[in-house]
Amino acid sequence: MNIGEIAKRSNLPTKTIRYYEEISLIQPKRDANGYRNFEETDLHKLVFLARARSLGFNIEDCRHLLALFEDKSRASSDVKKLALSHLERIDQKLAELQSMRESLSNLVQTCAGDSRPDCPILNDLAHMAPPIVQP
Amino acid sequence: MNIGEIAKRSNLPTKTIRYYEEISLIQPKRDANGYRNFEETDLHKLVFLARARSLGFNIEDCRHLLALFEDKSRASSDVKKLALSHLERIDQKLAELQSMRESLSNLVQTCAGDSRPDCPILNDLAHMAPPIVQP
DNA sequence: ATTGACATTCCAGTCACTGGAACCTCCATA
DNA sequence: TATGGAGGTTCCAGTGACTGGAATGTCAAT
Repeated sequence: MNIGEIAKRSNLPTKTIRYYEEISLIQPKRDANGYRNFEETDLHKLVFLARARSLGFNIEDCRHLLALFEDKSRASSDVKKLALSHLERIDQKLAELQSMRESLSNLVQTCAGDSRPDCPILNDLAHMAPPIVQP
Repeated sequence: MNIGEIAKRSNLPTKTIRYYEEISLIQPKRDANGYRNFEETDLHKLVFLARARSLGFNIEDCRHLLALFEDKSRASSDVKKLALSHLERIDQKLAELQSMRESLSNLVQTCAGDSRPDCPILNDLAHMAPPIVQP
């Protein structure tokens, strides 16, 4: 299977697939003409990667998850550990975004939004930021 | 005021302050020895920038907000418009993260997390991702 | 033989910094 | 006066995860 076809089937851009090869997430075979020749297992890996990325796992986590995926004698606790620590990161990011949202939404509500120059949003920005949620 | 002092007072790293000069967010004067010499207005701008960045505005938004901040005859509606469109982006990002969180949290709950290899997390990852929330 | 769709590589750019190297300047102390 | 250390300067490279584009090669059909 050429890169165009696996791109369609995995729903990933060809650029991304080449990039994943470059960083050794996949190792597709090559034909005599230099074209990549993907097998079903490559498709499985790409689908796996696409899904893991869509859940916000970073590339190194994906590499780790892929290794566990391939290791048929893994312990499910290793997978769960990774997922839990990622869940924690998501929760932190959520808290951070929610706090941003609240501040900004308060500001927006107090701003008249008319042709006059007085603006509580600008007034707020002109003052020191409160200590931020740990990123 | 040298860069070290304004860094302390604005709570921004010197590296960031130099970067902000490089991209023309600020234009500090220079002493004869080449050292940057910051004035109070520079401090105001940096505090403004730090706060805007902490609310998640990107640099171009910050540049725009700073221009409105400086323009004493601005209309507050212009500021509000920017803030609202940023609020929308935050809400989108929040929705995306929340949907990630939910999927992942469901998966984590179904995984035994013991020494056996069976793992619903890996099983899920091995299948096509559902259509993602518009980023 | 030519066209067009596909494939290849390599280089540069994204965003908002951050780290490091090599060097300069100021001030206080021995 | 020499020296040391804490500041300052510039410039270059790296981050993450791609993405765009140029120049070139290959394949199948007309």
